[in-house]
Amino acid sequence: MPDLHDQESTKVDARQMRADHLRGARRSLIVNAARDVFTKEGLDGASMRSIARTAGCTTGAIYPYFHGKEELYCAVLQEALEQLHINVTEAIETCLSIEEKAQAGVLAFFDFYNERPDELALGLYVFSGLKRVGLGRELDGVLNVQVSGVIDLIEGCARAGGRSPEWTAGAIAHCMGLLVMGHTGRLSHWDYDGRYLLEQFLLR
Amino acid sequence: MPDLHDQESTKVDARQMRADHLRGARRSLIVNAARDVFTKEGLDGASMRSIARTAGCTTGAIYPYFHGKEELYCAVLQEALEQLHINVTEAIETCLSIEEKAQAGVLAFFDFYNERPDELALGLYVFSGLKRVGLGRELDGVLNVQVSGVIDLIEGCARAGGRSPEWTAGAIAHCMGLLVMGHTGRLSHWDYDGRYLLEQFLLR
Amino acid sequence: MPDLHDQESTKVDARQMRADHLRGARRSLIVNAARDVFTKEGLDGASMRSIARTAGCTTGAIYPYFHGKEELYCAVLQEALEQLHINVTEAIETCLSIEEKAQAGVLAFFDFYNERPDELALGLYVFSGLKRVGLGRELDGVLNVQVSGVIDLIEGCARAGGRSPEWTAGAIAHCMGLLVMGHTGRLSHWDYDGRYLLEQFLLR
Amino acid sequence: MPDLHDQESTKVDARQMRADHLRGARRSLIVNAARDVFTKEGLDGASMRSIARTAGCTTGAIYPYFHGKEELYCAVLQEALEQLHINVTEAIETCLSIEEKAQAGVLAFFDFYNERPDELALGLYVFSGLKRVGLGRELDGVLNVQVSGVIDLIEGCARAGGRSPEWTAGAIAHCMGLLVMGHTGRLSHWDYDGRYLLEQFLLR
DNA sequence: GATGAATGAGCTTTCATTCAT
DNA sequence: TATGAATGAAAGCTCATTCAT
Repeated sequence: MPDLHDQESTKVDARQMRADHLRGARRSLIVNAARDVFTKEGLDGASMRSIARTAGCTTGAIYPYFHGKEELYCAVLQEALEQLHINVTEAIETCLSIEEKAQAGVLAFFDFYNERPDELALGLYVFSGLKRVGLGRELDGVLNVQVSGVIDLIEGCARAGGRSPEWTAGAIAHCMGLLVMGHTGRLSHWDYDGRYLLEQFLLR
Repeated sequence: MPDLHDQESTKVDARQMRADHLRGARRSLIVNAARDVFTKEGLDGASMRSIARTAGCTTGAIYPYFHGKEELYCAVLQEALEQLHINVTEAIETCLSIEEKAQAGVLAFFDFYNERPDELALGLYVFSGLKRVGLGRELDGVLNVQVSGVIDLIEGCARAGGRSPEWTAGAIAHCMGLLVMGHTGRLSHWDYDGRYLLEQFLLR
Repeated sequence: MPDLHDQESTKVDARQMRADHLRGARRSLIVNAARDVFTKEGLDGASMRSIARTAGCTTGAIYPYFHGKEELYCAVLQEALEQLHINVTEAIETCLSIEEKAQAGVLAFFDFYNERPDELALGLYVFSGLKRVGLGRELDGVLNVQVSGVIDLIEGCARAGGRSPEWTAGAIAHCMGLLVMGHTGRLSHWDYDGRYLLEQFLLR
Repeated sequence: MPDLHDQESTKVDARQMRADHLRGARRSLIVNAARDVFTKEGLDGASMRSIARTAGCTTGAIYPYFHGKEELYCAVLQEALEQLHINVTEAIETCLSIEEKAQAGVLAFFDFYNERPDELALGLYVFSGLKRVGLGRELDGVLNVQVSGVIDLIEGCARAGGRSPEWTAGAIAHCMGLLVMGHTGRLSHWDYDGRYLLEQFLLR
């Protein structure tokens, strides 16, 4: 039988939960708006104003959720990397042959960015321009851990499947190169698309 | 026997040549300064002011040579691509075995950017962010032609050496992927460096 | 014999007292935090956010106690002036010689601010910058009354001790001047400190 | 007989002079506007926008002349201190009696600020709030030198007139105290005005 | 009474570019 | 051509205050 205290704390918890949920929803709204603007305008091109406008709020309303533009950008990347992690994990788990798990992971990696060219561009800022932007060490570290996590996942499968570490490095590099070239139209001069070439490489 | 008219035109030509030379020198000064600033600060981070300061002139003095920041940026990239073209050509010509000319070209491509990590970053803006930057179609076209030129060079050798087009695509993609990963520290987790991995790939 | 009504009202009074006490405590907490922040950051430099953070509450929690930043600032000054009044009164009452009570009061005035350089700076905003701050006439009046109270106290002693009104004016001015100069390092060029100079002046 | 080179350099000099003059005039315009706004709104209250509006230009047009708000504020104070220096010097030179030169200087000091209550308020920011504002050490040093210059001037006369250093300290403190009290209405409770009280003090 | 997200205006400063000189 | 002041818009961010919860 619940006493007064329990009733009270239950009420508080419920209220807290609702508040947390609302906060999460608002946060999501902003992150989504930010992704749209960042992918359309780039990191420097995107302005807090336009992000706010897209999110349907004022600039000031962003700051309770993110301390600044950088952190917001970081959140966008993190979300994408989380999805990437999920996709790669799923692909690996779905693949029954231990020998082919690594390949499946690489293909999932490729598919993820191939289907989201904008996310690739977003990620390339990290790959090429981060230091210039001055993303603090802290945020940079967070992202690094996530990227490494995905790579480690694949490498683990490769090792289990009897592949050498350099195979993994080469496979991911190949994958990355095809993505970059595909994204920038350099592949259109040949007849085969990126995924076909990647499969050929992995069959080697 | 030179008549008066000829003498006159000779004098004019000489003056013109001197003027052209001066103009070229000034232009070069600005492009070099721009490269330094662009590589240090990134495309958006670089300001015309700082480029001018680095070049030892005032902001206004840049505009007679370049219509704006974009064109200046384009000139920097063009110069780099010209050098890349030269390096690849040299490597191909130096290589005596017809079968290995293509590989030599790819390695030269790799070496060029591996030794100039900043130029790679600069180029990646083109690869990933062009539209965002708002580089006009015209300037974009100019750069495309130059990039294609280098790729065609390698592909020609590959075909002559009995390689399939998809070999070329894969080789360049692999090269590009290794560069990107090397530049962003993703390769440091393995023991082998980018060039070694590329050589392994080409020996396949 | 207490009737029901009395019992009731007693209970209400007790509850009311407790509430009042709590309210006073909260208020004090905020004023103290405000003084710390105001003295450290200045009037404009201090933000309601940082005051709230220092007080251990949120911005909104300040407003039930103070209608705004100005009123909070005013409360800080008032508290300081109350302490000043107490110190001066004590000094006057402690001094046995009627002729020297005024001097004792002036010295207490000096000591108060000399030991609290930050409070002097705080007060100088009032002395010099009130209108700029936009402190309403009402708040300004409250502070004026308090400042005048202290001065009247001293002047009363001076008159009782046979001093002319202009003596009082001069003494307080001298005291004030020494404080300002001491606080801003102008006195450090001479060998004597502010208090010594004030004593010399009062011995005149 | 002037040769071509001389003619040329003369022309250049003339143009340069005109440009310098124009620059000085524009600068003056901005400083004057800044003084107006600073005295009316205070250091924090004044915005670059309002200063620019008062000066009849855009915000950006201020920055070629001053690197920021602080430097502009510093320029305003410097100008005032220069005028103060001139006034004090004149008063000292005009006074024929060596014994009374110091007093003349102090009176000139008083008159300067008594006639310009706003400049006093401006100066008091320096006296009380500078550190909070974060005026760099460099700018602070410049102002300090100028203030010290005026004080040294008076002290030199005092010594020449047989006054002790502590006399100078006391005189300036008295002067300062009367100014502050007069400016804030504390003197209006007595019948005598600040200058009269200062004269009384100096006759002592 | 307390919370903290939201507002909307405000801030200083920087920018690419233009143009009179 | 070169200068560098001027423009006008825009940037990221902070502010005191309000108000639904």
